[in-house]
Amino acid sequence: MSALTNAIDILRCFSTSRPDLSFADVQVLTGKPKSSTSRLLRSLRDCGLLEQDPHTRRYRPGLLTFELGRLHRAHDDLLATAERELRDVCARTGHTGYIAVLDGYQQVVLRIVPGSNPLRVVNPPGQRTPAIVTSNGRAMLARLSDQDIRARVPLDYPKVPANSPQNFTELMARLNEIRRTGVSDAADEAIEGVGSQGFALASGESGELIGIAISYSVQATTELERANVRRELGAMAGKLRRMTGDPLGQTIEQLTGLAS
Amino acid sequence: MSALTNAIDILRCFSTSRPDLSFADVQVLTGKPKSSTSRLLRSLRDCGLLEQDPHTRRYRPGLLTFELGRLHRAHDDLLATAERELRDVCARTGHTGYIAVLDGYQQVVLRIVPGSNPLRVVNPPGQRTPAIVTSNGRAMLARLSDQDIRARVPLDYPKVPANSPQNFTELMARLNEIRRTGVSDAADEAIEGVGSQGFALASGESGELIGIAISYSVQATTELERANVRRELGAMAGKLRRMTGDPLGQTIEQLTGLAS
DNA sequence: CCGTTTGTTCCATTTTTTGGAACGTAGTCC
DNA sequence: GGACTACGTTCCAAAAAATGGAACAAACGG
Repeated sequence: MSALTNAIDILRCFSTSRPDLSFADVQVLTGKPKSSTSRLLRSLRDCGLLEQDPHTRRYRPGLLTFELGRLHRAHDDLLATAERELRDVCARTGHTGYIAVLDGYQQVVLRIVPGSNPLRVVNPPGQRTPAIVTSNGRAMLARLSDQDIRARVPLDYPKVPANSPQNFTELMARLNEIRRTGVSDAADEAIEGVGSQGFALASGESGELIGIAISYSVQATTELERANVRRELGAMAGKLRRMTGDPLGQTIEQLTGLAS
Repeated sequence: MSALTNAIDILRCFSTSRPDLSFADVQVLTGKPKSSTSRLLRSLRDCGLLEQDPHTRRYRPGLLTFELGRLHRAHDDLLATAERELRDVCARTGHTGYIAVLDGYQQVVLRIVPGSNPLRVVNPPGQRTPAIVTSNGRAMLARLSDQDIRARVPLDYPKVPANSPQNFTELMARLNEIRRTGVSDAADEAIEGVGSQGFALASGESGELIGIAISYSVQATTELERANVRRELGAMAGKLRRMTGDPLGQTIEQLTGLAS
């Protein structure tokens, strides 16, 4: 196990729910000996990937991660185009929009467009969620080959909310439905009382894949309003697919030529 | 030189002006052999610190940096308090506000509060600038011990705009003036036609140091208006110092007990 | 003052990393 | 088609760094 791997293992301990960690936290989370933890934390701190609060002595992501994070996909055409369109739709519908990417079987929120409706924003950018419990997450998965999906979902199928697919078979059934109808939605899954509809968008030239969703309160919306969201999303999807040259028929593997 | 150091050297090649890099770029910028560059880039990509555009094959900061960057100082009290106050002042004056931190002899923009005046925002968050050419940068330096300042400024004094201190002696004269008067300003330095006034704020309990500035167009403001900014900043500084327990008399080294 | 918690330093052993060179792989020009 | 070049990857023995158990140190608490 390389030094870099160990460093990354430490960095991956940080999350929205654990934005800072003590020496002991890190030691427990990584399961490494004290000496290794000590040396690695110092290295990470010295190089700017972590900072240490001089008072509490706790560690947190450092200035360098902030700088690099600002650079991440700053110039991404697919993302920028999608965000522009999403803003329009959110302004019209008043609901909150999300754009996320896949990482393994999880999705990470990249952009959020707050709506005018007073639904509190629950998933800030950077938030990780199993892709199998969200509308846009499943929409993204549905674009992958069955083989790739199988490889991504842990053998020990994760514990998910009642309305989400409870096992791999249910998941595949749901994904096949998305593939057939082109529509993906969710209700009362990741968050109680919150529903969403989403779709996946691939770039024809780069093969990048993003998931776009509109999120709303299930109680505060009528079926009519949700149908309106479906229409808006369908229109946005169509427009974006034309703009980005999304080759709907192909899986992402075929696009990028990778058999991961 | 450790593997981590080499990895960081690569990461530090990315910047606002160079948000993505090719293999060759990295090789030139780091001066490492091809084989090392190849292996290191692959490791960084595999662990999520970098991503590679499947089409152009260029590298850019990865998903992990985005996630960690979102976590950086998310919970920082000093920063949040300062930002709140700065928002008020910016709303009242219409000018643009900046909050930055020191890193070596450079500053990095952490937060920006756009004003209502149509001065284009030139320094996005994450931007690095020599601290010696900005009002808040110099205000931060002025809070350090002379010894620390000497250690931070490169022996080969950087090339700076005409209105900035041209050598170490001029810099120290300017910093001593800030120490004496408590006022730091800049005009036509980092950006032509742009002026700013700033101050540094230290947290009494953590010893953290941030620099706060209000920035405006020199042409579009009167001396009266600039005096108003000075008053506003003075009031904000006083209020924030009381709120955060800023021990003005002490250098940051004395505060944190470090003789870096 | 003693026991605990928390973290750092030491050092012989093990494991990576290193970088020159050989080896692909396209693309290009004649 | 074939030589040439730009761009990268893989190999391998030498060199350097990481490892982790144990001793050590510092701060805290009662």
